[in-house]
Order: sequence, then structure tokens, then C-alpha cells
Amino acid sequence: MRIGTLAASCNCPAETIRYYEKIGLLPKPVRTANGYRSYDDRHQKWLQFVLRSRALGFTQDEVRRLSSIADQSQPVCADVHQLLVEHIVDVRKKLLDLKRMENALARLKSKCQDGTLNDCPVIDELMN
Amino acid sequence: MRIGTLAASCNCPAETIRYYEKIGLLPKPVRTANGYRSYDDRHQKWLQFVLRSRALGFTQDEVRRLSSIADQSQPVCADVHQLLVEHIVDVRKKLLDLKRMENALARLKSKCQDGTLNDCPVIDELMN
DNA sequence: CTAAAGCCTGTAGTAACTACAAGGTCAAGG
DNA sequence: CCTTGACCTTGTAGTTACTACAGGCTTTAG
Repeated sequence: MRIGTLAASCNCPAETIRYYEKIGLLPKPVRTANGYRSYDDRHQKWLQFVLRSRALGFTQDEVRRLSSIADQSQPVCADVHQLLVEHIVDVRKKLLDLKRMENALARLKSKCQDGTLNDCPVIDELMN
Repeated sequence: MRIGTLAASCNCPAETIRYYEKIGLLPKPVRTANGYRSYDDRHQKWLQFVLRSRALGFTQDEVRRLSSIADQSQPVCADVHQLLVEHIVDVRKKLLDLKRMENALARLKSKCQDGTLNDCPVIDELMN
């Protein structure tokens, strides 16, 4: 299968696939006589693995580590578990940060109410 | 005051201040004879405004818009209100995304339990 | 046969900084 | 008087994770 087909099957731009290949997240496919990349089912699974990991918020580097675990004949669950736990900590930290932001924003919004005031108190509060 | 002093007073690297000046988020300060930047209290308030806005998750572009509102003699509250409301929507969207991630990660984690398994089910699920 | 679609490589742009490199300035200590 | 160290200056490159061309092949459909 060519890159366009793979891209469509994984719902991801072809350019991303080339990019992942370039940075070593995906193995290099063989090339047909005309130089086109030629993929098979294993490539597709691999790409799906990367895309799903990314969708879960793993960084490219974490995906690389996950990949190298997955690539072993018997992937060691403990290693995955550790990556997972560390990543969950990160995600929860981001959640807390965002929640704090949301609270602060809601408080500010309540200050200018429906926005009918002149001389906005929000600007004031951010400045002073 | 020189850049180092301003930086310390706002708890922000001097390089960030120069960067904000370059991209037009901060007004250019006057220079002393030797070419050093020279700041006063108004610069400090301005920087604080930018830093606080950034801490609330506003993008540089949104900060620019906030700044141009704040720069008016009578800042119009309705304009700020609108920016605020739009930004809160963004933040809530990010919160939902992150929560979905967290759930998915927690579910995955429960699959590999304490990580004592060989042949990890998490890898399996991400691949297939 | 031609036009459109698809593929190739390589480079530049995005956000929001951070981290140098290479050099100028200035006050304090020996 | 000189040097050392802490500042300051500019400009450029690196970061993350892509996206968007430009310029040029090849393949496919009508």
C-alpha cells in the first residue's frame, strides 16, 4: 500500500507519516521501483500504535520508549506500567494547572459581569 | 532600573523580557549612554500585566489584544469580557480533553495492574 | 493525450520561549 | 593599574510536534 492509502486508513496526513519516519518513530518502508514508499499491515499497526500513544498525550520521546518496549519479543509489562504511571502524574499536574486557570478566569469574569462597565476592573487587576 | 533588576522584580528571565520587546509585547525602553535598557515603574506594570495574562493561558496574540484594550484611556470592559469568555471556552475544552486522556490512561493502567505480567496487554491494545 | 491526482525531497513556518556565542561595560579587589 | 567577575548587548540556533509549501517526478482516469 502507498502512503496515501495508509494515511487514509489511519486518518492521519501523509506528511505526518513521512515526518515520523524521518525522526525514527516509524521504520523505513521499502521503496518501489519509482521510489514510492510501500507499506504493509505491520507498518499500519505500528503507525496506529504511535498515533494512539500520541492521542493519550505521550511525547515523541515517550512513544520511542514505548516502541522499544513493544518491539521486544515479550514486552515487559512493568516497564510500560512505569511509563504509564509517570505519564498519569504529568496529566494530573496539567489538569490541576488548567483548573486553577479556569477558577482564576471565572473569578475575573465575574468582576466585569456582563461587560457593561467602562474602565474595566479586569485590566486593573492584571496591572496592579 | 536595568533589565536584571526588572527581571528579578517580576521573577522572570531577562531573556524573556528582551523577547517580549522584540515581538512587540512590551514597549521599547530608553537606552542609557552605554546602550543598556532603562526601565521605570510603568514598564514594570506592563510586564506584570503580560506575565499574568500569560499565566492565565492567554496566547501572545490575545495578550496583544488585551494590551491594546488596556492602552486606551478608558478600557472598554465589554471587549475584555468577550476575550475572557472566549478564552474560558478554550480552557474548558482543554480540560475535557485532558480528562478524557486521564480516564483512558487509568483504564489502561488497570489492565496491566501492578506490572507483574509478561507480554503486556497495554501494548496489545495500542497496537490492535 | 492531457489533466488531475499522487508521490518525492527539502525547506520554512508555527508558539513561546530558552540557550548559547561573541563581545562591550563597569565596579571592586589585589 | 590591572584584572576578575557580574552585568549588559546582539544575533542565531534549538526545543516540540507538526504543517505547509515549492519544485519536480509518476501514475491514472477520461
